[in-house]
Amino acid sequence: MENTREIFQIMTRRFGLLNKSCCSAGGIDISLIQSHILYEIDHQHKPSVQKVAEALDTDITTFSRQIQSLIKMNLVKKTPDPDDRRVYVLSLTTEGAFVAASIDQQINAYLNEIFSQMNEFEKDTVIRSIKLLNDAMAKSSVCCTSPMG
Amino acid sequence: MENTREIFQIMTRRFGLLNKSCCSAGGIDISLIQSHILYEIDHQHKPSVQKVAEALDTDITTFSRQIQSLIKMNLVKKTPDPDDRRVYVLSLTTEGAFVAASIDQQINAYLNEIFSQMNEFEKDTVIRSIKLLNDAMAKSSVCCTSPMG
DNA sequence: TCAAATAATTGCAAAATGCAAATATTTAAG
DNA sequence: CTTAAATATTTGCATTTTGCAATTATTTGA
Repeated sequence: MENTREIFQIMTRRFGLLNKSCCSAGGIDISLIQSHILYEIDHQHKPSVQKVAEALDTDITTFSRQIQSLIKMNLVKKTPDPDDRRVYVLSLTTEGAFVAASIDQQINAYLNEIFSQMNEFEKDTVIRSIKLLNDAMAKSSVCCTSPMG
Repeated sequence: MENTREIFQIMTRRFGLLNKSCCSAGGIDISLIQSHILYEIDHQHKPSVQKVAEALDTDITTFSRQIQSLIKMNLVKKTPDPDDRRVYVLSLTTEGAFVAASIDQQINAYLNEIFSQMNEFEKDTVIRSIKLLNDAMAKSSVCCTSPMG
């Protein structure tokens, strides 16, 4: 258990680099944070501004401005919620969905390349392990439980 | 393979949150980036300013200033390299080493809590899987190979 | 011996951050 | 009902962070 953190540190940093480098799609440059926002909007069901900000653990005022940029870039749409007019619902524009899909594709291509170095059994084991880990983290009381399914 | 990215995204974001929340030690508040810098200095052998900046994929000028803050906080020391006087070698002060160890401990405590939900076999499998993953990523040509062992 | 290369720092202007306050709307209590 | 408290989002503003271009100091190689 001594160097457990170390292997996690290496892993998460590599994925961080991956995300960092994977932020250009169709001539549009996207910051790392913007990429995360697009991903999150894409994966939540009609999320409010607050929901996405929480999921990404970002200050709501900062997030509000980040959304403004994405709207200016025509990647995100903000629609008033008819049930509660304080709330704005976020969604991707056609262009935003395209960019998100493109980034997704780039990252999956990288993951596929990584997994191509393993046999089927190893690959299954690794994927099952990560799911196990995610479940365990979701149950943990110490940290980081609240957002994300 | 469809949702492979998704499980990685969840995992890395959870660890990101963990790091974010684990950045206070002995009354000293540390930013996420500062925590990564301390970790990296601690794990490299007499690294130069440039080496650490590269490992963390940070712009060298930004990094130079981050080091300046850490020196002001008395967590990092900068020593001229006798072999090449353009170079400065970074190391942790006693206090910096203490802070780094404390953060390490907090993160390991969290990891232990997570693993306590698994049996020995699962735990071994998960750890072996992550090592496998790290090796595969290190070999990959697509992305993110250069820094880090 | 001197021009090119390298390591690190600084100037500066642009971008990101987050607290406090403002706005708009909803909820709940009397 | 009416109105005060609560909630969702946005803006004002001051601070911090960022990164390109230029600078300094040193080393390397022709």
